Amino acid sequence: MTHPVAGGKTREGKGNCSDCALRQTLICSDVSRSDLATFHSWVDDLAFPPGTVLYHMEAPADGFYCLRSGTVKLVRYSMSGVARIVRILKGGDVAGLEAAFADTFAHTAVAVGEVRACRIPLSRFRHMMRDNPPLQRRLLEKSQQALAEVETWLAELAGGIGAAPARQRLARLLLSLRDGRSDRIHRFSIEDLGGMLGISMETASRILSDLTRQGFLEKCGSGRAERHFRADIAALEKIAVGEAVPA
Amino acid sequence: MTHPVAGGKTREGKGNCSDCALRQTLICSDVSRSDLATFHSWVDDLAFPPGTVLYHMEAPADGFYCLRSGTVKLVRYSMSGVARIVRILKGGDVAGLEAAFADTFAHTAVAVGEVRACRIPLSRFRHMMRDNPPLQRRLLEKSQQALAEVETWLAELAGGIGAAPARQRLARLLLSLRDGRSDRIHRFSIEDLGGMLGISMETASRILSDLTRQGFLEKCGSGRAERHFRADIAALEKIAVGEAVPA
DNA sequence: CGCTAGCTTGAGAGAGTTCAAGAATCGTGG
DNA sequence: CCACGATTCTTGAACTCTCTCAAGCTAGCG
Repeated sequence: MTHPVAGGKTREGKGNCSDCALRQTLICSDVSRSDLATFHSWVDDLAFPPGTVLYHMEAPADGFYCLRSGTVKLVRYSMSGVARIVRILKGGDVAGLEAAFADTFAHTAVAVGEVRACRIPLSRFRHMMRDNPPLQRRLLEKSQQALAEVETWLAELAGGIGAAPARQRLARLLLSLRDGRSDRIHRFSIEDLGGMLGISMETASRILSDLTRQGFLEKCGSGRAERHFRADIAALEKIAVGEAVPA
Repeated sequence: MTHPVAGGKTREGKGNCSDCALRQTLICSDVSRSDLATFHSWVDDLAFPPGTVLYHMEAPADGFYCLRSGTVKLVRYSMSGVARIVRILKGGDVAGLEAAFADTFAHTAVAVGEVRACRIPLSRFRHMMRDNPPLQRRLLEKSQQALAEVETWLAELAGGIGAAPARQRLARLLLSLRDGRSDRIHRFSIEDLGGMLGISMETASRILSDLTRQGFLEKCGSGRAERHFRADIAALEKIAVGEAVPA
């Protein structure tokens, strides 16, 4: 039975780790079956409606989150108050792991669509990690993966010299937001797209309209449900590397 | 006795881990004293002259490096061939750890000044890591630290909307390159400074000249030796947050 | 059916790029 | 020790991409 708790998030109850669809992927795959019983007794399974904040930057951190489903954006705010998105998390990713070493979060985590995540309290976690090498290895792997992502983000998506013009970078971003190998692309708000590339909402909108007019992109879905693009992948790939593409 | 080997790097001989000045800081601090004997038998202690490449992006990775002293820049080249610096490593940092999970390096590592580093072959390392939780924990910590650094880099130093104007960002960068709490700042080439901020060499130069003219910065040292700035930290700090500063 | 949040579009201004020389500086060899 | 060639850095001027500000527009939602 679902009931709402503070901040709009919803407690689904204690996690049922042994049934978790992500038991293979998620960090809990490194918890032995016998430990699992006690493990999930202190893991909260939470649901976050779109727009909810999982945690705030600078806030004292006493736990982190394993995403079961949905998408989360990690945001940093510049002194001028503009939001810059530094990373996108999907199911199977870990949010707020920095909590394990610093005592405050490095960014604000916001649910983009409906999100389900397990909250793992730090106190218990530290204890558990000490004598669980596979779990540590798994986390190191996740951390390295995140590192690789941000570096790519910085090198290929962020602006600056040598960086492609906005149109090219937007094409790259869209491709990286692609759903598997399909032609579906997760449709973020125009503002979020700007926040990821470091361009203004207006510029993002202009380019997007342009791409749509040329028939490379089609807006599908409406309301909160299933918003996405249907894209001409081949065309986007050409634009992404700077080739001129005929409509 | 030092003799040169391929690529200009120099083999100093097998590492003497028990004497290493960084035994407390570096990852080897998690190798037990008894293991140390066999450990350092397969660790190479290398010296790299300025400008040497430790490893290339995309190259097959079979080991990684622990920096003992000196500075290394991690570079990515955009399709247009422009170098973008994604991270700066100093003594105690680990370079190329991604090798442990991917089989190719994520960037090119270049020695900025004279660099000394221990090369740790992957095969041995994997074996060693398996049953050494403290070492894993240490590496996870390093990885998280690197992640935090890149994210800050992206949010505060990279260009784009909401980002500060180049002058402000350069001031921040210089402060982050400061040597401890002194007024000395490691002096990178004008091209490298551009590469870090994603601005052109010309823009970097203009701003730097300006800062020098205003007396906030003084170029010291010459040749390859000891190039550095002597800076008016207080002034730079004001510029970094966007305050107007009188000369 | 109207309201609000999100998106689109236009026009002008500015920060930073490019291209093109010129000035320093380095270290090398006579 | 000084002269020379090669980097590396500086400076100027024109140009361009993207930002800003300011309206309109659209579409979901109550």
